[in-house]
Amino acid sequence: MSLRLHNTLSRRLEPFEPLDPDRVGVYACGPTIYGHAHIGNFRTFVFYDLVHRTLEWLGYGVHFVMNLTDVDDKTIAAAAREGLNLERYTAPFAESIMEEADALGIRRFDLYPRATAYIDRMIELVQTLLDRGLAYRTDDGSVYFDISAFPDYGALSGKDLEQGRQGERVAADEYEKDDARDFALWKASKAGDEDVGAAWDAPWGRGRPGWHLECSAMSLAEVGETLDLHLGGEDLIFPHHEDEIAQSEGATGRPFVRTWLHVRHLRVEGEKMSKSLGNVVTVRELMEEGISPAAIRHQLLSAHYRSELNFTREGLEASARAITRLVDFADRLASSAAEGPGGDDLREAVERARIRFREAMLDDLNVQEAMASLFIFMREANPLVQHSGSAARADAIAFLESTNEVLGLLALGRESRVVDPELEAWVEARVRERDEARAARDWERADALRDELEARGVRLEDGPSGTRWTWSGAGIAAG
RNA sequence: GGCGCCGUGGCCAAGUGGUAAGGCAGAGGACUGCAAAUCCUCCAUCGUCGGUUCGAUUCCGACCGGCGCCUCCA
Repeated sequence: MSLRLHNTLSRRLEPFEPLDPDRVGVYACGPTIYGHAHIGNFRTFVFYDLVHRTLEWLGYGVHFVMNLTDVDDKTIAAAAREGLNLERYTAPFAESIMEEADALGIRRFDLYPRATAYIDRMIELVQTLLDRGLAYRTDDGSVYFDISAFPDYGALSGKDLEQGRQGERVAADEYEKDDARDFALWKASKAGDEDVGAAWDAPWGRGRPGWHLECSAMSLAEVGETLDLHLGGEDLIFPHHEDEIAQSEGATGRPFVRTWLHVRHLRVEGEKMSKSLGNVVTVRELMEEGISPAAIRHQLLSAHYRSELNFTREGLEASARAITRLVDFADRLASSAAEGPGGDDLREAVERARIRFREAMLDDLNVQEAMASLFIFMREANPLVQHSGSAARADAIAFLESTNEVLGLLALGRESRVVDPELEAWVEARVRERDEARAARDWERADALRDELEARGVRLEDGPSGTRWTWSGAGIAAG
């Protein structure tokens, strides 16, 4: 069984067959770095991460590129407002996004090209399109793509060309586009552009690239003429990706993308997230509140990527507890020293879970089903841990680590538990004190110590081999 | 108006033409000095109304409700 993915272009599940399994070319539309990324952006990035991890987990060699858009209307306007040039204005946001991505366990991609570093390639691309008669210049020095010269336009989004046709050529107005749907490849310089350093010389005049052009140029330069996968948020299907197809295929004459994957937007507490509703949530804020990155990641993975996801506080708590259970289980496996005869049962449970987990991931990245297999496994395995041998437990641990390669939740959950050594030493001392009290059957003293520890967020477990302690998973805080 | 998506237990969320995974929460029980953790049991007939079918939550239709895109929002 091989990986099947839902291709936006065909609107169906297709077997994934990369051109070169040793170098799967992936291009993901990254953020425009004009402000702090919000939780919706990160749903998308976590999805990119999931694709990246899954491909590698399946043994493919992957070349994964995510761009950063640093020149467009929004970055220019914001930079102008701050009186900074583009570079100075955007750099901190790129940094902050990378920090948050790291915190959420998003593994680094191979390359993060910025649009402004590819202006030459963009100019070449525009020239090619002009030479091929697919684009035209206007008197102000702008260049537009001529939709009427690209018959396939609309295939990705399912738009009916004629339906949306909004205006015939207005011959009298030479500054206007020929057709309302033609889009800018190159925008002639305006005064504000120059101020922030967003203007470059081109054969047809000084200006700056159109937004859609950036992705075509960067993917062409860094991945190739034909991408195995192109990823993005659902809002980009039209017109952004439609325009990318037109430009790229117009210029190269080759298929641009084999498989398109689009992530659905999320909602916050049941509502669309928007500035006007004032419900824009950023990862930075959540983390400042002490919410564990593992819980955030878990929630961002809690719905299939093609379904709407409702991001809620209540959901974060549920996620935090689920993570606690996972990490506890892994701890228990690792710390057990039992050498019982129950290893075969554990091995069988591992095998069932492995198969189910893999099948789920192969089925269009069905993370929910995959996680279900993981939790079913934990339920089956928990009673077996104390009756198994170390070899069987090692097998179980290997399975958990393998799921972590894909989901990234176990490692992140463990990270959330790291605390400062001093506090840890204090806890250890209290636990020992309590053990002594318990040995002396001084329950009052033991319970008082437990209460004190619990107040600090420490959870105790008295087991046959002594007392384990962990940071409480009751709250959503990292501890 | 055009194109498209969704409506599954208290919350979140998979899934299937033959009476519905998983997480969180809840109830009862086992274990425990008491707890915690863990395990066991219980808790839904899948928006409404029709149709197809031996049988539909799953296919078709209508309706109700929610949502997305239609030029730059992941």
